[in-house]
Amino acid sequence: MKELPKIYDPKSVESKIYDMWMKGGWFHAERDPEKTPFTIVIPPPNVTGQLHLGHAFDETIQDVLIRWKRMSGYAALWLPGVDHAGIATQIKVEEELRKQGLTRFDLGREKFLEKVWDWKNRYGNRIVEQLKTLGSSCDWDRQRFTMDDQCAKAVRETFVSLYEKGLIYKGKRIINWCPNCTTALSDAEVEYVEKDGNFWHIRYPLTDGTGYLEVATTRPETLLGDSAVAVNPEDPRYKHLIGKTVTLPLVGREIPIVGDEHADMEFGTGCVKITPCHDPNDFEVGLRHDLPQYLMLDGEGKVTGGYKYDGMDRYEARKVIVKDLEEQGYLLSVEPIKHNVGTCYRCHNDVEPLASDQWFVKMEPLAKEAIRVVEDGEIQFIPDRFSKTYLNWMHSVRDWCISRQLWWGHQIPVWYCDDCGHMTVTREDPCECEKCRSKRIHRDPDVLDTWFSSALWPFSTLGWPEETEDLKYFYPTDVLVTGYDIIFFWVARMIFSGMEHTKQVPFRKVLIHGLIRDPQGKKMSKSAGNGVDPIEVINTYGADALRFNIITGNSPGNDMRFFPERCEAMRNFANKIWNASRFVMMNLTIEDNRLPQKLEPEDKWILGRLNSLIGEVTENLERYELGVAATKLYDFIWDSFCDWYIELTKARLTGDDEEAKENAQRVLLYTLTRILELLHPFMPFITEEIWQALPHEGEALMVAPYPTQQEALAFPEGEEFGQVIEVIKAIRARRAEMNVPANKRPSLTVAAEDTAIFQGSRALLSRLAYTGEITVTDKAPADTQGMVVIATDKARLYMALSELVDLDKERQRLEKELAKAESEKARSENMLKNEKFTSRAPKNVVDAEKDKILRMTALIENLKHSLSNLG
RNA sequence: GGACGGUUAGCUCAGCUGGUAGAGCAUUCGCUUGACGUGCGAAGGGUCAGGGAUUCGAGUUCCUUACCGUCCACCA
Repeated sequence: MKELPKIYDPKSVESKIYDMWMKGGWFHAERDPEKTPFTIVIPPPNVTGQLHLGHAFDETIQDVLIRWKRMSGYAALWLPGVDHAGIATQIKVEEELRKQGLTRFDLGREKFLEKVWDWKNRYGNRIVEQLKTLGSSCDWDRQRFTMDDQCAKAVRETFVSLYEKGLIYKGKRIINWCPNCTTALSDAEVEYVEKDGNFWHIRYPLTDGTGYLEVATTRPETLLGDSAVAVNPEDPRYKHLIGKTVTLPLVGREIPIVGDEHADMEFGTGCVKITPCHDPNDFEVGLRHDLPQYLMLDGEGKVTGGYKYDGMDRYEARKVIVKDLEEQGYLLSVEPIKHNVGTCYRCHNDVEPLASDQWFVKMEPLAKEAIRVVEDGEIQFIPDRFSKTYLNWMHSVRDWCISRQLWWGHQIPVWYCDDCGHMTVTREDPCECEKCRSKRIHRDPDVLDTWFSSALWPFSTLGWPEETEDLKYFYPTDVLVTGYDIIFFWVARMIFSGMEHTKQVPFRKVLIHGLIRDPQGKKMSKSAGNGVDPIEVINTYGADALRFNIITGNSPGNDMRFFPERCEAMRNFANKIWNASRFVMMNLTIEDNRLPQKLEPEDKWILGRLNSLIGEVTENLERYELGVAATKLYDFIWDSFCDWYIELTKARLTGDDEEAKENAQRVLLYTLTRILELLHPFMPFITEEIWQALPHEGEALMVAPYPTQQEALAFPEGEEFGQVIEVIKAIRARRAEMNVPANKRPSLTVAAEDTAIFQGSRALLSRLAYTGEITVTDKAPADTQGMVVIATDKARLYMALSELVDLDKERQRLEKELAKAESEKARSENMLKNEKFTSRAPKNVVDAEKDKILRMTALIENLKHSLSNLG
């Protein structure tokens, strides 16, 4: 057996192991009619992106599930890919260009797109390589990109068929416009931020000179686009003015006073300026009263429309207009307020609501089915509370604005006829207008929202719209794993798209996790500079440590703070496993992995516990309680296996009895191997590395079978050995308290009712409790003068340590213990006296209390005996 | 305004279907115990935010209050 280093070095292992897995081809999922498929599609990270801890969280969960299912005999497919990320990517490339003093318009669409593809080819693989460092067992042969031909085909099919069904339409609506990204956004892409602002009260004079209306607004510059002032038709202050007109300050336009419910009598002055082109409510008011629309901002947020303010930036225009209003006596007052301002989720600039011609998906009919499948439980959110989040959103969803004024993305497949104006929408690129046959047609320049293609991801990646073998076998997928922050963006849209296009749910479960935050609980972001690079963490502590840190210590759906120090604890855990394995290997002379015929009590103890562990871990995994499963493994490995079992085998391993030696090796090897298998989904690298070095069957741990419970290895009697452990702990505690050095080995008498287990474990007791000669008896020794007496509930222990006993201290301690035992006994007795308890509580609970009384009674007797012994 | 989450040991967090609270880190004491000091042994530390209800029994279920946080809607 080769000599292993004392300290586990993840760096020298991880890439080597990953290469081995790749060469083995085990990431690839074959369609196998003998197996049950288990499919996860990755939430595709942005091509331009770099791995951050959020990805690490998401990928680790998926990898644990997929590795566990793969080992459990499923045809487990984890389908990877990346997203073209329209705005994000285009912005990056434009930034590059800007450094050369160029804009995308200088290059033109075609040249610009070439540049973006170059960019994609250059950086697109970075994130994929980073995923590999985490250990992700994706089927790289099936890797996809949201802009590849197959996805493009799916997008095209989707658009055309929705259009044909009347579920996609073009219309002039108020949309959210980002003047910085110069594109329309969907409602979901707007983030509302509370900001300080002002409420400017402005005088709008009645045209007939009989007075004025006081209008309050947070956005005075938009008065350029006003086409009315609304008052509530019930408002006694103003209703007589309805039908009259006011003269718009600074502009001089004569605009009507209209009566509309939208004006709230309680709010502000009760008079609302109506700017149909720049406010969604005003837009509706405008339609109801047939008001003209005055667009006063262009795509870059500059004033337009033939005013003296034309060309000014919106913020500058606000300042100048306020100043002008004040100078001309129109400004009545300024009231500071806090209000919510919509910002772009990509660039965080203020979003401008404006009326614009855009493409929309009609949501109502699609939402219906999407609501049903979640309400009926065909799709289940885990934790369940997120289904409420989803349903609330879906119930009130508005039409989805899908056109973007960008170049990078799926171009909208609509051709306009220059002659008759007809729109041709087809699956193949047309060369003429389908209505008038004119060749003079041009394509819509806009592209689709990135999420339009992401929405198809679970099936477009498997070949849809083609009825491919993969689609038939692997679809619907099983679990979708993602953060709660993209339920609306992505999960919701995949659900209605899946239902509409494949008539099936795209996935059966949605496993939602929280966000990873910095140690202060703040969101990690590039701009705040508080991001932690997972690659650095992996370099420092190893991928397994990072994975284990992320999986444990947080409950499903909750955010978690990331402390690098916690990785240190997990790195130590990896090291612990490493050294435990090193110990097993050092002592190994056998070459097969079979249990021995003869099992000692401690063997049954560890094997029985292992067997329960297998059951518990599997159950936790089935319930997606990955953190609980991981914690149980941690405890078993460190505590039961390393701190106890390994120590318990040392006597046999170093002894002369060859058979005992071999038996110990066998149980050690068996248990270690099962541990590695159980732990592999969580810590794939170190477990594989060790497994390869141990006697094994099969090529790799990652494709070895996951352990299952074995009736024959349950060993309920193994728990008896727990008594011995209790005794060792009690002796150690006493020794530590009395500062007995380890080389002091007093003789020990164990008095217990059941002597067999202690009789058989004398060598172990002596070794682990550092005692000398041991006597086991069923009654107290005759002469106990000057002995330290220790009581457990199953045994009384007498140690010859008289010279170390401080009688007073010892009496105090015993009295304290006695008082505690008596109060516990009393408590149990009271419970049992309660007739309601005995009649209503389950039998095992009642029995436990009865048993406790017996134990406490024995303990009390033991303690009293000890006290009297002190004299 | 609506919904949701959190409030448990000094810190960060677990605690599944109700049966007298756990981990990691930190702290204290001891240890060259032939796998591991990235370690071993021992110890201290919590009226599980407050109040009420259900129950034989509540950190765990229900109601309520407070504080922190998140999302959605509205805010002319």
